[in-house]
Amino acid sequence: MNINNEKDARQQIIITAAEELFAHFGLRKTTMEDIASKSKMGKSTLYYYFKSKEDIFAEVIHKESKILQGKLGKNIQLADTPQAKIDAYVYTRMKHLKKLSNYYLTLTDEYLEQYAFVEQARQHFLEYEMNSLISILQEGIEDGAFQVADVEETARAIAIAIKGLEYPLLIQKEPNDMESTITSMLNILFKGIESR
Amino acid sequence: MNINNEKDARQQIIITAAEELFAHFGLRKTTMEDIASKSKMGKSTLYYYFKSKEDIFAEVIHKESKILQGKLGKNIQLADTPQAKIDAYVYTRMKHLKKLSNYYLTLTDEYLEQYAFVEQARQHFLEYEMNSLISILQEGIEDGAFQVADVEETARAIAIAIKGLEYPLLIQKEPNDMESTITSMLNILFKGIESR
DNA sequence: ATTCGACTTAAATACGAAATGAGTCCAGAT
DNA sequence: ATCTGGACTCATTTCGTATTTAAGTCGAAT
Repeated sequence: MNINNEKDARQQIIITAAEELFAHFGLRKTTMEDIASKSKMGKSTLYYYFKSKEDIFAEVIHKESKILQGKLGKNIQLADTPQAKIDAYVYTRMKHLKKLSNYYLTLTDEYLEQYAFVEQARQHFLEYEMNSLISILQEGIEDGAFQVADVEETARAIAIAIKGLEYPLLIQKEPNDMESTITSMLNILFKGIESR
Repeated sequence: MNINNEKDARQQIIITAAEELFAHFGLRKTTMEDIASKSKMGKSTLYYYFKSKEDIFAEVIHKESKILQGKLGKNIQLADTPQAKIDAYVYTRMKHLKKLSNYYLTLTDEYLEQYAFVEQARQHFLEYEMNSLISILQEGIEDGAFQVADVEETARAIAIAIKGLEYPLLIQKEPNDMESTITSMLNILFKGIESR
């Protein structure tokens, strides 16, 4: 395991170097040479640890994604009611999004990179999101806190609304407050707008 | 007025020709020559009626936008409860969207055209959307049908959720049903997910 | 007032030459 | 055997320049 740790450590050095470079200069403008010199290795050494540049990029995305999922999981756990869990989920996601968007949301700096693995990462995250929401909803239903006709469709509806929140975050230059809009959306989600 | 009608008619011919060409080939691949020959006029004649190619494009977008607004207005009027009006609004918008997106939603065929007037048209439509939603909400509140803390924020929340619905419509190739997701979202909007 | 052919000019395209950078190979170090 | 990196290949990108295209103007004709 010692040898393997050593290998892992070197991989991490590479990924960390790549991460910073990608964040600064984007995928295209970052060369393997750059990553190598920042990692203090020869370029070919990178190819001992990773198959390709895309492979490194994929790892960076994967790592970022896991970090967000970690944060989300943690904050969901800390919240004690199903409502608070949803609040936590949405707020955590929104706060982290700007950073994550640097990597796998097409529109920010490198536009429309149609990499298959970016699409795949997005898909994976969507699955994670759906599962998280479904869990929370189900817990809420068992609690008696929520009343939902179709859990899956409801989760999808929430996911889509969150997606709508992403949009202004990505195109707007000034980071609009959003705060009150999110509050408003969550309020609708829980209470609806019909009189009762 | 006769003269003016004649002028309007010729403008309409040009706009219609341009519309079809833009829809087929996009803004960049459509030349003024193309528009002229489709309109059976000389190219310079176009400049008698319009200031520039962008100007024609702006008119096309404007016209499309007005058509959608007309449809929306009509269908809102036909619906008799506030709930039905919101239903009508959302469904009408979604049905029409694919077509409209050809013109002013960046992602479809000509990517990321950062034309100022496209952004402006979007902004105008958003204003229209907000006003429509605010009206419906206000009517619903007066009716006693709706109970809403902040009308404006609520309208914005709904607009954002609708924006989220657009996303899969634009990137997904197969026109997913969406039907049940929309139903689900509207259900949440009205009833919320909390037990009552 | 309206139309169009002829023209100008800026931008897009085409293309070959030069440079860059992803990925390979192999010899040598640990 | 596990690693490392210098030297290489070759596909892609960049660059400089010649050529074409197409937006927009002008002035004469109707």
